[in-house]
Amino acid sequence: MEDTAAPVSPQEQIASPRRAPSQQRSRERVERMLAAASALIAEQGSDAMRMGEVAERAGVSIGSLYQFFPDKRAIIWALAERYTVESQACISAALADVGDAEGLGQAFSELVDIYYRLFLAEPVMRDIWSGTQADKALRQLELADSRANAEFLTAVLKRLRPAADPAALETTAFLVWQMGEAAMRLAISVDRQEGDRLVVAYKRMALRELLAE
Amino acid sequence: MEDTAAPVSPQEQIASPRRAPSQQRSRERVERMLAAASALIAEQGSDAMRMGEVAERAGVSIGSLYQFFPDKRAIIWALAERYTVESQACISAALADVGDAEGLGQAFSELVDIYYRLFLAEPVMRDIWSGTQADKALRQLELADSRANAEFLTAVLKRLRPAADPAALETTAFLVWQMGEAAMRLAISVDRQEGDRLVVAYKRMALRELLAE
DNA sequence: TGCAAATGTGAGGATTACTCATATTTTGAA
DNA sequence: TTCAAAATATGAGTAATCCTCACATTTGCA
Repeated sequence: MEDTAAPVSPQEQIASPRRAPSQQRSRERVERMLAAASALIAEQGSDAMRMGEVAERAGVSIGSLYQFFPDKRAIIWALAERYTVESQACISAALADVGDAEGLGQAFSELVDIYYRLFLAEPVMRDIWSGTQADKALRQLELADSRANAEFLTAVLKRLRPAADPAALETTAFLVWQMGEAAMRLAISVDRQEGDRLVVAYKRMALRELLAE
Repeated sequence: MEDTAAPVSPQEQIASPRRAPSQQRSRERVERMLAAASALIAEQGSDAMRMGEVAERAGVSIGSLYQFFPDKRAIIWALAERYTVESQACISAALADVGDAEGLGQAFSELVDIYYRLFLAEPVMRDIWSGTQADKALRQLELADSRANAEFLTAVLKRLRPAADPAALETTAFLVWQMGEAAMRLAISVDRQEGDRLVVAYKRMALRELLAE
């Protein structure tokens, strides 16, 4: 109940809190832990990632690992958060100055491409992303995140279709956004050629809905 | 390598095979195991389901459990398969004699409603369904299943739009189907009111895409 | 009837996330 | 500088849980 100065990290929402690193030394060690976890997830997936292995590869003891991460999920979430923060900025920028339907089509299409490429290129992001579906706590956090992203889309829609019911636009934006995340997950779990086709099909479907009246 | 007469069950695809029950006695015991697992999943979710608890509740030893199920996932999958088989028949029937656009709209809408109600009512199905996203083997099996279901939709589309590129119709049907599954998962993880709105929005989006051209 | 196949059992092996008592290092105020 | 308190580091040990396996019992059938 007594947050000193540490930012409210999602870690606290998932499990019992841990001390945030305040010294230079420990900050560097935490970085090494995250790097080790990232490498292991890329190699074998987060399920196969062992806490002992993370500690060993980071050159720290298992106890140190648990000093900063309350549990295994917290490490995974910390990695996920980095992508999330980065993405959010990207999304906000892409949709900020959309002025008309054509502009939305352009911006949306580019955004989807960026996401798709990111998923294809980043095994860690892929792994974490599909994992969020199973873990209830992570799922809730991901939902909240998705809502935040969808709001950028809602803002655009409200600008383009001022006469429409705002609540309906919110629902549409949220659904389209979630369908996009699902489409990405789908696209990367089939072969590349089919994945590409599915992404194109999703774009068409989403834009039809977004620009409809 | 020597399949005697047992049907190729998905169990075999997930882990090392186990003997299929051939005597009346063991078939009844397997039923009890599945019933116990189902009840436990409904109560606490499949993650919290303990193999020892399943055995105890079914009134069998832990060894007997593993005699018929190679691992924990196999039990969950066996339960999932029952829903799957049931669903497939339902889908096939609903879409079999769709003759025109209006008929598709009607049938599709009803199908979505049925699924939605099923998800809302069946905690076991819900739990398993969201779990399939994380487990790679289950995910692949679920994808195959989804493809099979999407084929019913493809067949309808080919009938309604004979001039369209068949490959494109297949992609569309598969995407729309997968989006439907994602929409269901989404709808049941938010409050009921928003879930209802999302399902309605999904129907609109899907039908717009299915009937477009 | 008797034997092979099917089925049943549960103590124990193996793995792994996580704890905690204790040791070491850093910080900052006197 | 000094030194006590806070922060950090350690890793053997705990607890939970999946699953195996050697052996016992039951069933089907020639």
